[in-house]
Amino acid sequence: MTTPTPRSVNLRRVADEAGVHPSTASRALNPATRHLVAAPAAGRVQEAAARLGYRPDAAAMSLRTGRSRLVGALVPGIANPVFAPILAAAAAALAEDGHALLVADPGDDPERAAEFVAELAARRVDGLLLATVSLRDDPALAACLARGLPAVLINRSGGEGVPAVVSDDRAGMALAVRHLAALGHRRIAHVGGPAPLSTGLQRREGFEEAMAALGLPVPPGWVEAATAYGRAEGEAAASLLLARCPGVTALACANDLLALGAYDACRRAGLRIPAAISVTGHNDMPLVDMIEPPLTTVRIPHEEMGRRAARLLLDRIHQGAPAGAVVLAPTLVERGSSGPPRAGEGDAGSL
Amino acid sequence: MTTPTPRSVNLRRVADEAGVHPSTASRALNPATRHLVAAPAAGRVQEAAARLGYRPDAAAMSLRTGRSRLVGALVPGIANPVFAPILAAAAAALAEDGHALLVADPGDDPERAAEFVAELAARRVDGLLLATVSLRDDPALAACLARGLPAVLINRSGGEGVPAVVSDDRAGMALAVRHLAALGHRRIAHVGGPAPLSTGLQRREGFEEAMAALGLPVPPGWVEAATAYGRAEGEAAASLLLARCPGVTALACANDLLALGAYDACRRAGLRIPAAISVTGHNDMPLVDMIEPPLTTVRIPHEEMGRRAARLLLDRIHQGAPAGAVVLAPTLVERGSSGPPRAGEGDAGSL
DNA sequence: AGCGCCTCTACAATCGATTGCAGAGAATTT
DNA sequence: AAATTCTCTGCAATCGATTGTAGAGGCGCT
Repeated sequence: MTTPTPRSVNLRRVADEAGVHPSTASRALNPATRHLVAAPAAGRVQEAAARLGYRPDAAAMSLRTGRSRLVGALVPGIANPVFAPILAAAAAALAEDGHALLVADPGDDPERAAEFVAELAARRVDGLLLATVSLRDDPALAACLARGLPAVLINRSGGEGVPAVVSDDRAGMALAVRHLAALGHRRIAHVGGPAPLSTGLQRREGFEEAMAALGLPVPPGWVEAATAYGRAEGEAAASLLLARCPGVTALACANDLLALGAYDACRRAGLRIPAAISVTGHNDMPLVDMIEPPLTTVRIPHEEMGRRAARLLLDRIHQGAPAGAVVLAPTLVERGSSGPPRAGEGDAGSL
Repeated sequence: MTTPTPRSVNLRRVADEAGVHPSTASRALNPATRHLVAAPAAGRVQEAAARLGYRPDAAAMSLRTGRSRLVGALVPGIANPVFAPILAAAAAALAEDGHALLVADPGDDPERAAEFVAELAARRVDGLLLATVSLRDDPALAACLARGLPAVLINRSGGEGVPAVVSDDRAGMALAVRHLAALGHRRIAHVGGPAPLSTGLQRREGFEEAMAALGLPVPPGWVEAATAYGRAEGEAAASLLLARCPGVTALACANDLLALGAYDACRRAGLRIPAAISVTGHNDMPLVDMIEPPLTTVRIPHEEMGRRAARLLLDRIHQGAPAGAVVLAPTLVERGSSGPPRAGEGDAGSL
């Protein structure tokens, strides 16, 4: 009755209880091999497993099979309001397939990111979600490729053979620019994201292309890249633009946090939003509808990004699916931070 | 020269390269057993390990030693702005000790939480951080205790023998109440958190005690518990209170999200904040300083909670430290949502 | 009856690192 | 010089699940 070592139940224990060999028990519990076991024996095994609350030991299984049902995620800041909902959705989608998410936060250090990839690889993760990749020659991505680890980029594009899930950043900036132009703005400046990040580059190009398509000028100096996606960095860049761009009536920002910084800069310059100047963001973070004035911004589908990225990765893990990129469509959310330019000012010097 | 299978380097490979037996290599690489190995041999092993980029296989190590250098975390919503910074800080503190964080998000379902504990236990986690525990008889906590898994509660207290890191919720509510009273408010209602959660209970009690200490009445019906910590739930509870409490001049809310809901309710009732009514929150979530008006709230030290919880858990894992609870002091952050009551109204009916 | 085939089960090796134990030499003591 | 200790290294078992292979028994066929 009393087992000498009442450790957690293992396969041998279940097999003994069912009166079969461990290998038979293993096959009876695995749906893929169950057909190799006679029905009565399989029934006894399953009954015993259920009764004892058996769970296969993940370490042993991982050691033997090489798979771990773990997926690593590299993000720059778990608390980042953009990545948090993406991770939540990805974790939910992975859980449906029996995978758990191992989150690693290397911050903005690419070397540390590569180090984390090595650590995750040593933990035998089945694949990785990378949200930290810079535009070119990222060490973390290189580390994945070198090890043959399936990887999917999120909100970052990384060249040819790498699958990625991104929002259409060019289209997103075009939405913002066209919205401002429709309100009557002609003198629009751009608070850009960090140049090494693909979102920074894409959104900047999207801004310039959309302006060109509308026949609006972008004088030199009317685009300023922030050094990071942060409120303080946004304030710094926006302050520069306000001082440097005569007659500017709108700031199209590459990111909501940058837009919040732009709010600070405008407030400091005594410019009221949207009466004196309009501001738009990008991402539609939580709570930006509650700030004053509510931020007009470009919404990217965070949950869907996480879900799609997870599915894409699972497909690659299971069957080595091709490396197609998924591009999701952003939408414009019009709120209170954008309005028509001050009468007569939008046209100043244009004709 | 060409190895037949250029798999990832394992201990045998390193040992061969250094001309020793794997067991010797193992000892040479483990600081605790290095003294058993002669210096020259140990040097060769370490050099070979470094040169080949050797990392011990986590699954094999875990299988043999029973430890995994993994810590599980159960949170209700990864994207929750309160828990995200806690997790980030905990992950950083754990990483310093070589542990990684496995995040599981069972939502608000206690049964699912217990299921997740079983899954994490099967993955041999060394310990768990529980942020989902309800006040009494939580299945997840019970599952930990049954398995003898070290666990630390975060932002929730769970009875005697369980270590926990919490903010002093009673003191926090007292800060808010005393602040409102100092401004002249006497008719204060409380938008409470969910009753089954320890924060909901503690903050409610803190509110009532602080009011009593100041000699202020809390008539029946002036406390309304929201059904969950959410904006919609906050609006519902606040609307009830506004309709039910004649002459109310301030709403002390158990949580920032509830306070945001209270904003919505006040807006709908045509009450301006803080002119017609004051509102306070709890937690000091990111961005609540940017909303209109900026939210007066009680700041709890999220980063420190995460760090302390991680350290407490590590202590328990390493040396079975005692189960003392850590209580952190909150601070009041005064912003624009609280002000003096409308002239003459704060005293209405009081004398 | 004899043969082969088919179904089912058990055996044993394997994944990679750790660790108790034993033994080979060297160093020290008597 | 012999005996004893000490230092170091190798051997082999172990953790728990998976899986290739072999063999036992039952069935149908000629």
